[in-house]
Amino acid sequence: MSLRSASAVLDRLDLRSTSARRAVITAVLSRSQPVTARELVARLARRGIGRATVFRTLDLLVRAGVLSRIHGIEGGERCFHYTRCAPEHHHHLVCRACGKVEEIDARRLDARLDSVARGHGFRALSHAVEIQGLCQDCH
Amino acid sequence: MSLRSASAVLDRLDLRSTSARRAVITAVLSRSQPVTARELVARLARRGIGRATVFRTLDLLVRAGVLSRIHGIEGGERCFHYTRCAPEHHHHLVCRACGKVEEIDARRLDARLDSVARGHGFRALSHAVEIQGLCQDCH
DNA sequence: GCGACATTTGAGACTGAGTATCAGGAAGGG
DNA sequence: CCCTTCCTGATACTCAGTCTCAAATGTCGC
Repeated sequence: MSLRSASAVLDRLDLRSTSARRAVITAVLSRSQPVTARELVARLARRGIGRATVFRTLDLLVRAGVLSRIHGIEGGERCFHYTRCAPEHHHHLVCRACGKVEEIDARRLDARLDSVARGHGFRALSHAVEIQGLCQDCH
Repeated sequence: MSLRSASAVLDRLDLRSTSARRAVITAVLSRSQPVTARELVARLARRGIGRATVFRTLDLLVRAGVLSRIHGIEGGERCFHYTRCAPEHHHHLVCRACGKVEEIDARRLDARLDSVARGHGFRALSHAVEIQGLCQDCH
């Protein structure tokens, strides 16, 4: 299923279906939690897939709206995290201690964020909101 | 005034009042808008202040709660921004096009963010929220 | 199937932010 | 003025992400 969906993604985006790309897409999409670029690079390197290809493919997917790219924990890891989700309406809770990232569904926040941003003349095209704190396990 | 306040800051934090530190603090505090680490390094290098000292001093100030460290614009610059503000209760609007950063005062957001985070078992120790969008000038 | 051709790949060099180290230098208490 | 302690800048380093380019691979017309 995951491989078929990787092909489907590539097909939809009018990109050549190469084994490297399928591997990258499968690796990201098979995770429900966000993955770091670092981890993907390391994991895929074992299969002979180069660093450049991983970043290139991730970039394509982000631009195509398949993945969303979020920041890591402040002060700790500085590499990006990638996760499957529409880039427009998600928010993340990042644990500062263990780095765990949880998605939250906060429709009601959206309206408020929108109104705040508009009040400042901003169009909040993307609600890439990250709340940082300590998760249950870490305090 | 700014120099006096730099000394005051150092005094309050029980740090030696050196010319390098005063220069770094003055440079950051004299700006109302957030400054990038890059810009500070470049500006202070002209006065013979080394990169390491700038980062060290900024770090001290962030840890002491004098400055707040926020992310730059997504996709473009990736270096940190520093700004004078209490780290606990501020939110930022970041323009994706020009990189402008505005502070917003959103007390009402706080309560909602808190409740959302707590609902997920998080203690939202720091509301480092960044809303990304396009500012008035850029759309 | 096959071959031409454009796209993609991976190796490796490069960039630039931030960090670590360390000998020399300054602050400041006595 | 001296001595200890802390601070500084030069420099080398790390590491994420980008760039480059020759070689490999997918695609499509035949």
